Amino acid sequence: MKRNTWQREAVRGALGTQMGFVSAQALHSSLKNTGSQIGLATVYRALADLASEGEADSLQSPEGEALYRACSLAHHHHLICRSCGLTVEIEADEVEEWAGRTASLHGFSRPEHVVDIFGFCSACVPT
Amino acid sequence: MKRNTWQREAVRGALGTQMGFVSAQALHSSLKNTGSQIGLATVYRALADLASEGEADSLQSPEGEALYRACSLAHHHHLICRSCGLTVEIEADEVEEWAGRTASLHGFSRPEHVVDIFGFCSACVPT
DNA sequence: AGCTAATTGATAATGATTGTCAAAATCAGG
DNA sequence: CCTGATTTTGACAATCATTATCAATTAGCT
Repeated sequence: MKRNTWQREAVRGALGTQMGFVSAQALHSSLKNTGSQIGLATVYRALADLASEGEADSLQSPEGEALYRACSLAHHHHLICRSCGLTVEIEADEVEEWAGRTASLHGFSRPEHVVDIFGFCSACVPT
Repeated sequence: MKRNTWQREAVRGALGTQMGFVSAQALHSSLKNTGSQIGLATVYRALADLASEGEADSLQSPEGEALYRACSLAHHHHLICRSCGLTVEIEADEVEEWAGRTASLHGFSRPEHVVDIFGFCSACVPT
């Protein structure tokens, strides 16, 4: 049976306060800074749980770190600022449809797709 | 000045013989198995070079490993079999256009996107 | 051949993530 | 409110991919 612990709640809460994607390490530091004594391993476990329950999105940063973010439950994609991490959830029915069509065109079944756009948000446009 | 070494050629050659995406580690093992004495660090360096020159594609596996694959120079996306690794390069003008449109709609500039579809190819459909 | 800077490769270092396992905390029932 | 079975935690060790180090080698030029 799954139990409710303050640690799990703390992770869920901390994730909710983040603007964009955060690494497990960063979230752990953040929690420690606010006085929590939560352990690093616990943060990893809680994030993995949240992700598998659909309460969080996870993706790999270009550097290979796993990043997490609280999300709505529906399937969606992301528009992520490379500079400040600002994340916008986007719907992409057009792309969903295209992905399914393309997959079956090539004989692939059970398609899952990764569609994320990285760029610079209006506040972070580099010179 | 960039030099041509047999090591770099060996990596380029080995990448070309692979069906789908391979990790640097796997490619190194593969080279060792065929008698090459190339060093692991060199494989990493060669792959990073090939990727930055556009001769190879790189992506992160769900487990966080960096995977590489020889590719054509034009921008394109992938349809990847989760089971056997078979990879099909796909063009997606439709998606390119959508990505650009969506990015600017939200005030993002210099969009780059990650659009890969994972599924099971016709030979690997699970029960 | 000889020079010089780029490249190699063995190994150490790094850094994120996972495994371990005893101690602590949770939930259900009485 | 206790008790007990079971889950969860957390400090730390272990792992694994990747990167840095740096002396020795080598490519490419003259």
